[in-house]
Amino acid sequence: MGRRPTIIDVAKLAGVSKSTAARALSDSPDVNDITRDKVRKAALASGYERNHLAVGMRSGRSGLFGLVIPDITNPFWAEVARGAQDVVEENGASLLVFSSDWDHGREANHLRALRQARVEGAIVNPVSDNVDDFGRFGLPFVLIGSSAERFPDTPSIGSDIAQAVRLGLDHLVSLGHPTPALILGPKSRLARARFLRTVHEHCLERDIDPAVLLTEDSDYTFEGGFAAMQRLMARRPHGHLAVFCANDLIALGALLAAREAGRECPRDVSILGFDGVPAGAFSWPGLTTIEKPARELGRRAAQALFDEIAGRPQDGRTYLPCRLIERGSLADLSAQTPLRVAGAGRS
Amino acid sequence: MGRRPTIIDVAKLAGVSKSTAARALSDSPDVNDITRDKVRKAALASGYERNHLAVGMRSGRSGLFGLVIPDITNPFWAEVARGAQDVVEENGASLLVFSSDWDHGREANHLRALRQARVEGAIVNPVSDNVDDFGRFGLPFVLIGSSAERFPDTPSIGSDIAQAVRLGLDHLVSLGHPTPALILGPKSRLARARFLRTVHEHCLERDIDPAVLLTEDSDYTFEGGFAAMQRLMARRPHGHLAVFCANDLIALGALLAAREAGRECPRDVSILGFDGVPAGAFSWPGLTTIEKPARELGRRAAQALFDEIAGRPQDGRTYLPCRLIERGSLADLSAQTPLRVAGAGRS
DNA sequence: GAGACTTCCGGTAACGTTCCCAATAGATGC
DNA sequence: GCATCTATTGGGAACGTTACCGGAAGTCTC
Repeated sequence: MGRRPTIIDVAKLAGVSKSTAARALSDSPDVNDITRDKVRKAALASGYERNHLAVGMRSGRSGLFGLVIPDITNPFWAEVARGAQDVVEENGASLLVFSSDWDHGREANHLRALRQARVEGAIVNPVSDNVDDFGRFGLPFVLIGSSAERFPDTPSIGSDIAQAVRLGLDHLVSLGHPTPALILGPKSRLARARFLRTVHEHCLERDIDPAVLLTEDSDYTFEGGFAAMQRLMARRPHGHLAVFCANDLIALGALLAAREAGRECPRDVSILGFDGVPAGAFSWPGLTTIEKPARELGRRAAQALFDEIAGRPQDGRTYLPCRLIERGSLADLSAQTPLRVAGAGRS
Repeated sequence: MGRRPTIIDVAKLAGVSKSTAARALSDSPDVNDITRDKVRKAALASGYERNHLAVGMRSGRSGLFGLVIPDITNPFWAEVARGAQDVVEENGASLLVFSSDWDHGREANHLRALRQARVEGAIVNPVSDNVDDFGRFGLPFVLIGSSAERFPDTPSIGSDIAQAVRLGLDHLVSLGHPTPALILGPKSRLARARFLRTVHEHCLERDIDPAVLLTEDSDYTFEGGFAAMQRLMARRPHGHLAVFCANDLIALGALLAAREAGRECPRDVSILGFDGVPAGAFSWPGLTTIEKPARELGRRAAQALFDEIAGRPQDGRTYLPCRLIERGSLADLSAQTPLRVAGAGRS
């Protein structure tokens, strides 16, 4: 039982030198087919399995890659992880996964662990604003998520927030909600600014004064959305209230606040989310939302990383388009509005 | 920029031999404090970081651990992964995460990758019924989840389904639903048998004929729950219908089916879930459910793995208790039933 | 048939670390 | 002052693999 067989054991069993055995097992062309067969059989018979640690030491390629995300428990990041995992697996490598919990210290520790494990590259959603942490990272890496904007010099993948917001706004307009209320994320987040900028562009194009849009701040939580929606309803107690929420958790909280206030969705209230979390499919009514391509984000990040390592040309920043998922949380008021002649909405 | 500094560079910079440098950096007591300081400073100055591949090669301890779960995208498994991750991190090691997608082939590949990476141990939710795969695994490992029952000889961690079902049943009884209908999982799954067995024990203790309990089969999906609930309502068109579902997705589907049939929850229908998925908190009404301690499951599995490796005594199979989460999907009928004198339920 | 070329193989040196053994210097014991 | 002990250090070997170099055949060229 004792020791695991090494390539020397295989070589002995096959009656060749270890160089030949290594060549045979790594599909080098410089080996006779008969010999190769012999070695393969010997490897199989002895239960030999290549020691990746040794391979990594000698060749400098560990077959290991790293992923550092805020929280694997968050469904969005789980999808990202899954996408990255799949691509890494397709390339015959393995993925080291870390959760940073938005904590600088943990992030720094993870990056160090990654370096010490001699990963070939890493995908990181940076918590740190500190560009130096990454400048000194000393490894090929790809940034993922909107916070990557802070690092203009490194390849990064994110979702196209401008396109997404535009998609949501256009959809709202088509349903007769040209001036939806907004529940935004915290002022500290970059995504908020990008969201607002796109809304303003939209207003400009449609000759709408941005000031008419009711706006509430919130954090990205269910409770935050609940409270923000209550404030919104207090400011606009009558008439149909359409709300574009900065994420799905906020939207779900807003949905509950409306219901508890006796305002039924989508009859009295229209709510549009942003993210595409699974829970949105199980709410009542189902949450209409804009889905970020989370898994594809992970895949593309991993592919970009492999490209970078292989020395293939890089795109710099890539933004992936988002997709509208229609469920039941938006009312179709287009038939009643003078903006459009006719509406063909399903109820 | 070129090469990363090795311990030899550090040793040269500090003016000592590489043995001494290694000793100083690994906190060996056999080194002078002044020397240690010198080496530490040199390490810092040169930006030295220990090469874990080399450490692993020489010492046999790679600092790597493996986790093979069906799908990181599933919130339950994401929580498990997080728990395992945290414990592994606390021990200064790193975690390789794989999703098997309930596929034997992928599982086998992952196990091989784990061996080749020379992980020190692994946590696995086995897809394979094939005990041999694990007998031959040749590494310390811990099984996780209910399917681990198939492998009586290896340490495993799971949730205590019997306790959980009993908890749910007792709660239902206390609210005046002594004979709930059941929506079960597929016949092929072991968890189903365990669920049913506990229900039968419960009936026996309370002099209830198990045959009076309406029972429907389903898969573990939202759609499956939806269809099963429709069949249930067809069989019991009048009166309050209480349903104990084998998982939360089924319960969420049942909730929707009830609503679409015009039966309001919890007024006309009571639904109890099982799992504790996040989406249950956002449904309407909030889903009362039995929560599996997913993160703790992951933590305990990792701890058991470390114990096993350290040669500490192992418990064999461990079952963690589940917890009832009361939200709004259960009616309190206890005041109306002759079984109890008074009920103090909140509406 | 001599040289050049191809095909295949073996030996040896790394990769960066830790572990073991020996060596030095100073301290201690009598 | 000699032997012994302790504290500290240095020098190699080893872990399992791959890369490089050289050599032994056999094949081809003219």
